[in-house]
Order: sequence, then C-alpha cells, then structure tokens
Amino acid sequence: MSKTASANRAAGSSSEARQPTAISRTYSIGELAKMFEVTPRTIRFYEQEGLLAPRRQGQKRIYREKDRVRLKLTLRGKRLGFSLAEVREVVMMYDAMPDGNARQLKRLLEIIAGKRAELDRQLEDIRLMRLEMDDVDRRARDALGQLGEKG
Amino acid sequence: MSKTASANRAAGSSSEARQPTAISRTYSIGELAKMFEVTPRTIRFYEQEGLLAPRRQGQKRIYREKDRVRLKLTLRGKRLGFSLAEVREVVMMYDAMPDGNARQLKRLLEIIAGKRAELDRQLEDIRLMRLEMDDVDRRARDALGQLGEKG
DNA sequence: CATCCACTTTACGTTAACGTAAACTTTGAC
DNA sequence: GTCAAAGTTTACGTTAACGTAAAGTGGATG
Repeated sequence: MSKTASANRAAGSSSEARQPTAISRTYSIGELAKMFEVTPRTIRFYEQEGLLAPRRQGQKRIYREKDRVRLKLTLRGKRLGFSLAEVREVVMMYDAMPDGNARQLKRLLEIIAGKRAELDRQLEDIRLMRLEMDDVDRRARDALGQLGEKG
Repeated sequence: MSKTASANRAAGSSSEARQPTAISRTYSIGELAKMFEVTPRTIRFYEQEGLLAPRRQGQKRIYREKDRVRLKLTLRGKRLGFSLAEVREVVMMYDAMPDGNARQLKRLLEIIAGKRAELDRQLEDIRLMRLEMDDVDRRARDALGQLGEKG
C-alpha cells in the first residue's frame, strides 16, 4: 500500500471524552496536517472535492471539531479503499439527514448496506490472505532452519 | 470502491479438490478474464508488470494453474488496497524461496510481518467503520419512523 | 474462399489523488 | 520595521492501473 493505505494512523486514538457541550476547539490546516500525517495540500484538496468546508478567518482556514472528524473518517475510508467520491456520498447524505425525505433516507440505507457488504468481503479477503501468509511464513522459517543445520 | 476494490469476486470459491498430481488444465486469456471478471487487457498488463508469465503456443498465451492462482492472489491483494508492486514483491520472493539465502528469507519474513500488521490495522478500521455505519443506520431508520408517524 | 472470432502488438488516452513550484499575504518575534 | 514561519491561490506535473483504438494473425466454419 505504498501510497494507497499505509500511513495516517495518527490522531484520535486516546481519550475522546464527551464534553458536556461546545468542545469548540479550532485547528489550523498545519495542525490537522501534522495530526493526521498528511500534507496541507491534501486537506485543501479534500475541501475542493467537497469533503470539508472550514470557516475562514480573513483568508485562513479555521477547522472545527466537525471538520476534524470528517477528515478522520475520510482518511479511514481511504485506507479501506473507498474513493473520495464514495466517502463524500455517504458523508453528505449523513449531513442532509435531519431534513431528509423518505426517498433520500431509503437511498442512504441502501448505500450503507452496500458498503457493509463490501466490508464483509474485505474481511473474508483478509482472512484468506492471512492463511496464505501463514503458509509462506512457515515455509520461509523451515528453509531458514535447514540453512542453519547444514551450515 | 467504484474501481478500487469492488468487483472481482468470481472464481475459485467452490470445490477446490486436491488432485493427486498434474491437474494440468490450461486457460486462454479470455477464459481467465471471464472467470475473474476482468478484461484481457488487465491480464496482459499484469504480465507486463512481472506478475504473470504464461507459456506461449505460437503467439497465444497459455495459462496454467499456477498462473490462475497468481492472478487470484493478485486480485485479492488489489481488493485489499495493495499496489501491484507490493503484490509482486511478495509473490516473486515466494518463488525465489527454494534456493533463497538467509538474508533473502529474513527479508521475506520482514515483509510478511509488515503486511500482517497492515491487515490488522485494516481490521480495526473495518470495526470502527462498522460502528459508525451502525449509528448512521439507526439514525436513518429513526428518521424514517418519524416520517411514517407524522406522515 | 470469405468471414468471423478470439487473439496479438503498439501506442496514445484517461482518471484519481495528490505533488510541486511560483508568487503573494499575514502574523508573531525580535 | 523586518524577518521567518505558516498561510494563501493558481497552475502545471506525476503516478498507477488500466481503457481504447488501430491494424494484423490464426484457425474454425458455412
């Protein structure tokens, strides 16, 4: 996964306590970039693609908690092989939910179900690949052992 | 995963009985293509990238079991977000194993360990994404229910 | 023999997801 | 005030993984 889905494991792991309301911290683009180990360019690109919509303070982008979460979800989606378009599809529908009509809600449920099925297939792929890697691993260790004996 | 990791779920699922020796069936490029729901172009491209090395009968490519398995593994790797270069790395080392020296074998074990770690991270990503999808799903159903009542 | 089908090579085209460079503004530190 | 750090826009460049089109080959079939 040289590019595709390797890094971006930072941020958000530890203690995400639920503040009563208004955690209301803000972030600069550089902060977010370091936090998730991506470049500012990437973050701007995601905005351009409609995945983020930070406020402005003059010219500068100001990111709020909501933006940070969106970025986190986007990167997770990417690691799982989803395209930005697909991530956007779900994220935007989620935002449009409160006032969504029945048709939209059903469509959202369909999409969710589809994604869920993809995840299940991935689980199976992971299981199979692990088995095969166990095999390769075992063979390599055996071969190493043989080399050690014969000197 | 429009392109990235959606389809290619065909082939190899059912009864893969272990023939005593020499299953020795061969396939044309078109057969393999249908079998795995890819285009011939894709298969030729994988050959060009060093992932397949079919025999020739005159001009035509003849694929053997080994090639079919490689293609299967390659596509599985792709569904998991690995690049062709990464797949090739493992596959080629696996083939070079029998006469591999200690250094190569250790390198292979390292690579395997790395991939395994990536798979573990993916499992965690899948788990988290499922949780979030559960949430979205629940909200959407609730909203639908509300609409039904007030309807 | 003509025709069709599956196959071949060569080569240019395409898309997603950024990278990179250039030129400019804003802001805190000294 | 000036200098560096971090931010901005604009725009062209890059890479992986194929798609697509053109032109030719080989064999089976009516």
